[in-house]
Amino acid sequence: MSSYNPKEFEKEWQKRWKENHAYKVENHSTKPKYYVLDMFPYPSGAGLHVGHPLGYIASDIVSRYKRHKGFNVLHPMGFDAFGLPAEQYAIQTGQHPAVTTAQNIARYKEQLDNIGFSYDWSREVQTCDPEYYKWTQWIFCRLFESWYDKSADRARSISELEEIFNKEGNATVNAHSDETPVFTAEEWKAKNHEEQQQILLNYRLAYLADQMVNWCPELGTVLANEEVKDGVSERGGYPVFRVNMRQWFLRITAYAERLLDDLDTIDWPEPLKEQQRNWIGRSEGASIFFELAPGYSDLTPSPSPKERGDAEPGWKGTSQEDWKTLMPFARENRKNNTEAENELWQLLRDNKLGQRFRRQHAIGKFIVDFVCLPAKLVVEVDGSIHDSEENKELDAGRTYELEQLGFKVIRFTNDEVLKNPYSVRDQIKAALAASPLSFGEGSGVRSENGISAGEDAGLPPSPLERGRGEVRIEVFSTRPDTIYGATFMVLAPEHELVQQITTAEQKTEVEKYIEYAGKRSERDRMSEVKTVTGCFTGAYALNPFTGKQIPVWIADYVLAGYGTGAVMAVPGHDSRDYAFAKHFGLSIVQVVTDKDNSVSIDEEAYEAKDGILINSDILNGLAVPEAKKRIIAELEKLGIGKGKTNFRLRDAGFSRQRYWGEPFPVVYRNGLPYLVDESELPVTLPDVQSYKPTGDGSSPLAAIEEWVNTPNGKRETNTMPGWAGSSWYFLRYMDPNNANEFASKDIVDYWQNVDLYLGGSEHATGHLLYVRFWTKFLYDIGKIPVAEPARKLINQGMIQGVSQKIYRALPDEDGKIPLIYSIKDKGNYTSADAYEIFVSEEAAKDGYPSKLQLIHVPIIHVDNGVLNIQSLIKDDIDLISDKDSNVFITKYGAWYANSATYEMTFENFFDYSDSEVLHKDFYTVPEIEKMSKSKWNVVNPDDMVEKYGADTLRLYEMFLGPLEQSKPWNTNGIEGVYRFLGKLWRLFFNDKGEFEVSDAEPTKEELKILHKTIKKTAEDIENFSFNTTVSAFMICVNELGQLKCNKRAVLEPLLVCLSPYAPHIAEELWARLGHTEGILDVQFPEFNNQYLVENSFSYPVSINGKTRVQIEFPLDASEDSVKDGVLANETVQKWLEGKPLKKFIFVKGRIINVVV
RNA sequence: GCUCGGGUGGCGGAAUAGGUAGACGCGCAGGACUUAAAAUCCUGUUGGCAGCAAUGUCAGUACGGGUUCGAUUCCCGUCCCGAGCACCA
Repeated sequence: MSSYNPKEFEKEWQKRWKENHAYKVENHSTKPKYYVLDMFPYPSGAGLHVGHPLGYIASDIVSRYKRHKGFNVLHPMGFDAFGLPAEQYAIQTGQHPAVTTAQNIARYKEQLDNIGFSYDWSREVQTCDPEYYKWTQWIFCRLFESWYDKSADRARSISELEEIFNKEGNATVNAHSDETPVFTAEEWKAKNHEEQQQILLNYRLAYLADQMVNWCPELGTVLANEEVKDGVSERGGYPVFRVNMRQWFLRITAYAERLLDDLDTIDWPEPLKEQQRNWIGRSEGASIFFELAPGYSDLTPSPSPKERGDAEPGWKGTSQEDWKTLMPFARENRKNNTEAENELWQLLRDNKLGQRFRRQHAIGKFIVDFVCLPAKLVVEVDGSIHDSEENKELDAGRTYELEQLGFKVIRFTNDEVLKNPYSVRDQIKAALAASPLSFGEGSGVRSENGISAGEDAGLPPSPLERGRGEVRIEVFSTRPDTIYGATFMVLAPEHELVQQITTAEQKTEVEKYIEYAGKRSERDRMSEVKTVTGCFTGAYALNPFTGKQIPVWIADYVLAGYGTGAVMAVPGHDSRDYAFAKHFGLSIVQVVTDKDNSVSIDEEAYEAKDGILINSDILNGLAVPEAKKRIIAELEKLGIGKGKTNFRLRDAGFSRQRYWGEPFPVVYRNGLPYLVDESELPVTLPDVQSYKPTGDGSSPLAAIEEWVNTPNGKRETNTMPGWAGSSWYFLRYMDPNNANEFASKDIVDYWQNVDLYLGGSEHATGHLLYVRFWTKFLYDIGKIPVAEPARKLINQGMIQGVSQKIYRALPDEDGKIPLIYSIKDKGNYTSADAYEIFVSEEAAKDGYPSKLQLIHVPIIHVDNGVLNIQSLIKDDIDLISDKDSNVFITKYGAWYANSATYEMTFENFFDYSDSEVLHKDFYTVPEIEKMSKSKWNVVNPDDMVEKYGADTLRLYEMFLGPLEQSKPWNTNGIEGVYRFLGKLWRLFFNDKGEFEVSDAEPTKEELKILHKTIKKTAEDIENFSFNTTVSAFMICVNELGQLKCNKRAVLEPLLVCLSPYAPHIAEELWARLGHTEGILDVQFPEFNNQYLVENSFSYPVSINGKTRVQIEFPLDASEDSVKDGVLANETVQKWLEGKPLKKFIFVKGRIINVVV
């Protein structure tokens, strides 16, 4: 009983803490509050590994310390429980994600409790709990019912916006919104309900839009930008395509400025802030319009849609690739027809008009509502959504492109169809009759009267038919001051004007380039080589300031997605433009120089932003910042541009075509979204037969008709993304069981926000941006008192695992794996059935004659050149059925018999003369990387607790190094920490092994040791320097051990200092000292400096900067007396060697330096 | 390419308003206790040179310069490692 054995008491204390609700936190207290939060984990099937607790231990130490310091500490834990892995697992096994998630959570909690954390589990939240996501949905509703008033710089309610519309229209509204045509109050009132709703959607902070999104067919869902890396999904590495989809978006861009500015108010790591700044990507400059030069009138329309070269013109123009992309949406559309579409279909189907119609059919790049292919007639039925100017223009473009494919297009509105279906049918009939029928399909019926439906449809003119002088190219530039040096323009290949402005001569080349650029981007990402490419369109624009015609080019260094997708190229002062101009021989004009006018742009562009303008007429002599202001004023005066701030940040896609997420509290009527009544919250997830993504872009929920169809409309069948629930969870912890509000006002007012937030830096541009966004929104609508979620944030480093990789040879088409070298000569060992080959990294580089796959393997043991297969092969790797076989390794291969009876030894196959090639490094590739089950490098904290106890694990993880630093896990030092706890334990026991503590007065020396430790502990915790505190404890215990100090007056305060780090042993010894109350709430010992004060100091004396001797002087000794003492010293005399004293440096309490 | 971190013994890492470099731990070596082992305790451990030894002495915080009585710490340049961003106009 006398030796330290954590197993004897750790579990017992954990049980008692639980039974006594030792960690229960009250919402009302006279104590000051302190909120310590860990980023809650996603409960994966693999369980916790030793990396997870690193941050949790640190936050637990702070929590316990603050509690000792008299704070009311909120330290909760919960689970981010919605997400893809559980759903993927459900797809594979058919198990409900809720079931597996609950299992995983139970396992996590068990593991966490093993380590003795001070969480108040009564406040646990799980994002997948309906009682939780009710409020996630509720916040979504608030976003839907809000708009952003730029003038007030905050979110306001939609009802206030409606009031403004009713009073004065939208002209005076300065909102962060989609482009909306101006209307007066009268015009607003004249609009019907649906039209009004459609317009309001342009303003809402949660809105629907068709946008290009990252569609991942394998995962069956849309992914956020940050979930896509290098064109494949971050999770799983599946290919991702850019497709157009109708999605929910959150208008985070409205908050871009505040998200950026408020970074200065919070104590977060600088690199993380930098990442957010980068992601938000604010740049100031100007938007400028360039007119096309009149001289380009020789152009002829180049009407062909961008087919990427793989489609024939004509109606067959839907390429296979386009069709593959479009088909799922077409199918989906067929299921989700509007009422009007259904109505009309009944009149058209089954050859009712004498011709076969198809619905939701792909033509070119479009899915049209109805088409009669033989008659080449397209019929479109549009909701009121098509009434906006923007959509009219889109529709016009669509009509135009369809016409280029040889189709006639007629359009009807929903209303027309619903009110006068037969009139609509007759018009279609007439159009059919007017169409020259293609051969083949249908009966060839032709009608008597030949009205041209195309003309009748009253289409707006195609962009080409408008006056050419109207064509203007808008650019964004951060250097408008250099406009006099703009000698050409460059558009992105995808720019909408490219087709329109390209001249006949350049048409072929431009199309070739567009095709090339489309293919290039993929390849370009792979290779880092940057080549200059581009193509002249034949068109010229006018530089509004020099009046010169400047050529318009297209090039893929201009991105379609940023700014306007077009730039004014200033080769003299932008390196990319410079390279482009040099490559294509375009003119380069210098317009900025430095103070001495010594800048040459013969070799490279001059990009400095502190120069002086030259060759720039009105700007000459101005410094760059002044020139910017001047030119912007000029642009605004001329009405061809204005100052503008651009952000890189995009609105956040908020729809996922998935099952395991929060359902939207939304139903659709007539294609318009409406919130469900608040009393219906939460909208719970129904059970489904299959969790498989449908593959056509809709979630598994869409299949459950009884859920989808409600008396009030059809439910939204997408679910919210994983980050929805985590964007506000820190608030729910404050008041987790509130059934009436997400959290009550007075409780939120008490806890405010998080004082210390701990988590990984990988969430910099995801969770941490979204949670700031939602916090600001909730602040705007008056629900919470602060606009930032966390005052201080610390990124704990990752604890990495050491994994080993090996190259595995894959069989060829004939099932053979080539063996080479001497093995080959031994004969028939090439069958993939019999052997599996692993080759070295070296062999892989040498060009091993087979496809190779890099796989992770568990740590491999090699004994006498024979590999132990048991360590190599585990069920999950599925390499071999018999685990007792041996594997053999050579420079070029490792192999083993697939049969238990077939015994092979190294000698059988390999000539020993070559055996020096056998070396571990030849076949394994050790690498330090993230711990993960699939990499076989996971260390389970339970094993550590089992062997050494929770306190040792806690101390050791802290002792590894600075919290923020990433480091590989190794258990080399853990014994030392365990030994330290043993030494501490022994301080309380006498030689006979009996508990014995003395009540004697401590000596001055003992008190000094104690107070040194108290000071260090308190300072280090405040600085989050946990590793050095552990050293301090060790020093303290070593010193007390030397003195054989077992005095209560020293040991009691020491236990309190140690208790945040090692709560179990502290609590156990505290109890043995006779305390009936636990140690948790004991006041942290006061540091008293008087015990540290010395009256003399042993000065290091250096001669010419090198320390030579130590001499003790009283601290209050005068410099002169010290000087005399030093110079009289023997050693000093020796070094002086009689040389004259040049200088005498005396720093009190620090150092003495003698210069000769 | 740009931005931000960081290079200290065999290893993890201490120490920077400029002031004894290598705390603490691991590992290693030697010793004590023991019939033995475990456990525990003690001693040494940056490198070179000299010495039986105590010790002395020189070098030393990636590299090259600078400021200073004094630089791991501040400044300039170079190299390397890590993270983030990456045609953002």
